[in-house]
Amino acid sequence: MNDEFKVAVYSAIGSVPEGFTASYGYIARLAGQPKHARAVGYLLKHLPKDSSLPWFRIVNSKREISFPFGTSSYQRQLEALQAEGISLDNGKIKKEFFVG
DNA sequence: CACTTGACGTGGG
DNA sequence: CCCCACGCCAAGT
Repeated sequence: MNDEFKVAVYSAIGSVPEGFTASYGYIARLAGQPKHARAVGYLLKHLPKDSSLPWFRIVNSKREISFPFGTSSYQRQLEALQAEGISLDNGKIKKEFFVG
């Protein structure tokens, strides 16, 4: 993967408005690489510790947090989302908070 | 090289 | 809605 793509992905993630979520695939599409949803996941996983990107606003296409339920990672993301008013319904982001 | 892994997505049944 | 096979692709081993 090239820097061009990384930058586009970071930019796309930064463009997701507060109070909303977007899918990995949607970010990949915005970055001009529709088939790179997984690469988006890779980049998020390896985000620099100091990054201020809203990583928690990215969920999978089923509108679920992409961490196994019950893990601390899952919990961290859930809390970050709820902190800005995004609520889930049976593990799924309510559609009114989801774009893409 | 050739496998394997993983914060993914989609179409079909 | 659930489950599954398959497609995809960067990194790691």
